[in-house]
Amino acid sequence: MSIHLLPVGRPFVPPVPIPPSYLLDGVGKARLVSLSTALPLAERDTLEPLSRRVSLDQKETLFGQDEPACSVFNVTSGALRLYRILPDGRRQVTGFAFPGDFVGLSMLDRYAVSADSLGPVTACRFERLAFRDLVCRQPGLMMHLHEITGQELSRAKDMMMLLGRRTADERIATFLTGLQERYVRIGRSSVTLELPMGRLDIADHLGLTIETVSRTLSRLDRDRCILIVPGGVRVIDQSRLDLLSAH
Amino acid sequence: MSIHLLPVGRPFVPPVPIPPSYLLDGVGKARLVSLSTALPLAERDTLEPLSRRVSLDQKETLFGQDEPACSVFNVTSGALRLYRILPDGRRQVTGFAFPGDFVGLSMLDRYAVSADSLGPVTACRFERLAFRDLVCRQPGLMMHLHEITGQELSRAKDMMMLLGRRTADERIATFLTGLQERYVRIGRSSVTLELPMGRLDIADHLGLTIETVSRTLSRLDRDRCILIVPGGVRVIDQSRLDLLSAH
DNA sequence: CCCGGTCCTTGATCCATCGCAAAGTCCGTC
DNA sequence: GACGGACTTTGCGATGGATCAAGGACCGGG
Repeated sequence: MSIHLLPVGRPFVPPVPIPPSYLLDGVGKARLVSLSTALPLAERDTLEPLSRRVSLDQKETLFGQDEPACSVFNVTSGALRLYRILPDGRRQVTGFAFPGDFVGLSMLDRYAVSADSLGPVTACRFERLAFRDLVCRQPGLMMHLHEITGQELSRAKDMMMLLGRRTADERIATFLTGLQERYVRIGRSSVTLELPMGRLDIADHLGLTIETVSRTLSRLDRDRCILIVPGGVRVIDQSRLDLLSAH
Repeated sequence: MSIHLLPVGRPFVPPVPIPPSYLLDGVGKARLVSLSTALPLAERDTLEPLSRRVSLDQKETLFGQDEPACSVFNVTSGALRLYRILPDGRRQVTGFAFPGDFVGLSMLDRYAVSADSLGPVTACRFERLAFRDLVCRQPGLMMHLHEITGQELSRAKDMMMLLGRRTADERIATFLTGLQERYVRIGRSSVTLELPMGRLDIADHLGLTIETVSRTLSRLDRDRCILIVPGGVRVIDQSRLDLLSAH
């Protein structure tokens, strides 16, 4: 797990062109926009000059739901929590954003969710209108971004199925395997699955209570399916987890 | 409840215009593509020549989940049910498509859901690749379609909140007021709210069982909040419904 | 007008998950 | 190295919605 913490280093070195959170592409060139979603290099190069760095400390707000959406973001390091809250305080965490993920890509006038940082986060900020104009001029790029939004929509439908029809065990298992896959895609796969979010965040993501999340994880641990370790879990019985999360 | 059946004649003349699937725009011209989502006329005119009519009978399948997505559709009349099914038969109805709604707009390689008709349906079919090419050449149009997808994504997040955190009463109330709004937007608003889908569809949409849906509707009826009528409901106490569905 | 099928409603009971309360753990700070 | 605060775990009892089991309403066809 300590490997993952390495690139974060000093969180903020302002004006220098190559701060710690720049990711490297295959050629070793520093990149501000890190697109695990596999935007072609040419498109990344188009976007890059438009961006400004943003750094967030732990638990800082990036933007709030219904605020005028004046920026689009691409996460560089750390993780964001995306959520909505009802007037009475009930919360639904709609998702988490990891390095490479875009946030606010649907470019509506107002943000559909609130976003804050789980730990220290760096991201690229794009001024929405400029982003929009640029993208408008590059149909290929726009198609790619549209496709990314389409994938997010498909995942939203996975979530509906999960929230509407699956049991607590299945929700937890699906959550864990889903995280695994995301980590693999951003090259962070490892024996231990890091859980940068707390139990309450998981509960509010999966439509459960914190107690049910805790109990379910404990049971999976007791059954030697996973091993609860500080900061995450280690998957012991992958096939059982896959079975539970099968869809 | 039997009282309610007395005074209500035949309130739901099936909303089939003649010729059934063409909608009229302000000028009275017949249109194949009916875009309640307010695509500018110019953009509709661009799309129209690409489309082919599709007609479905009751309960016919338009496409199945994971099938290669070779078409994009725009519903003209009737309503579609969009859903996913787990291997063991549990179903999540992710939504319903009404006249003006696009289906398959995210243009992934495979359909993210299955779609079938609740009653007779007509729609415009666009060959996906041609649609894609055309749209690529019209950045403004593509932005609009992207925005529509963004709105769908936002509604998907509403659904997550609903499925993850709201009570059965609230789910039903939210479902009803949501339908009201959609009907208003397509100019179908009326005292009685037509429910073209069965109780089981509502249950599978809201993450409930058919019994809970039936009981909840019955209770709202008993409490004089709504009136259950054949084919739909009449809203009696709008403010209570709005209160329950408040977000 | 009756028959059979499908859908809807209602009652009785069950159970997965919730809600509350009390420890327990971790971690940073003084 | 002990204190405080935030988070997590666990036990126990409560409950909203599920499940099981009858009926009832509606509808099309013969």
